[in-house]
Amino acid sequence: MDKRKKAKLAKKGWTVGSAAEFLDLSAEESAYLEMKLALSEKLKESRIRKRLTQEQLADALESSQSRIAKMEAGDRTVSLDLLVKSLLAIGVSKKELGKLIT
Amino acid sequence: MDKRKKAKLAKKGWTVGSAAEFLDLSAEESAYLEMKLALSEKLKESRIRKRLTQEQLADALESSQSRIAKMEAGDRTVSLDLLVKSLLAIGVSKKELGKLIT
DNA sequence: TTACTATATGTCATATCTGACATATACTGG
DNA sequence: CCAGTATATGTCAGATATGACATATAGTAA
Repeated sequence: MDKRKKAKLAKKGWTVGSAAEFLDLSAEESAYLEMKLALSEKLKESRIRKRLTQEQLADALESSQSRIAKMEAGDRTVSLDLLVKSLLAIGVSKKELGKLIT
Repeated sequence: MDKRKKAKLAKKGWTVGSAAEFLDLSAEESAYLEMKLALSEKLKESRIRKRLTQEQLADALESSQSRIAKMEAGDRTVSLDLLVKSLLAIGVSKKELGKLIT
């Protein structure tokens, strides 16, 4: 993982404890977190591009403002399912999702 | 028609395009189900390519034979998170996952 | 037939996720 | 300063997913 990605993840609070522990993330764990990060960033970007507030998006998705905030923040309690369903609902195509993950 | 029945029918081999119309699935729901289907097929293919039984894979992933079977069957109780984590653990790259979804 | 192996299916206690809510923080323009 | 708006964060009851287990089904070989 390059430094930029590490920094992004660290900024989101994904360090489990010490920096050493962070560096000990397995390849699978890193890949999984990177995927979630990419999706959360895309959600925020899409919402802003549509000029929606988190509250408005929450209403459209039948969710809540706080959960939208957590999605965009890449919170641990947010599932890939919710991120993917939300992105599809906001108009991001399956194809685009694939590219994001790649 | 409830979602459980929709999922069952969709699983029985209806083609996606017509199934979406007939089953009254939204574009997002179809895309989501297609993604899960692609991932579940890849999991089965990867397991068989490695000549592992469901039981052996379950041990490796610290899961159970029944859950592996449900993952490969695209069961509605299986999350994208579990599918993705399992695929990453079995050696499928993030990049490959992206292509699968596309 | 029987015995064995692999996979599928149903159930359930527990773990995890979710929407909702309260509240905090940040940034406006009075 | 205040009031309004948007976003972030913490908590929790209820919803959903999980591994484990029992059991069913399918295929193979003796």
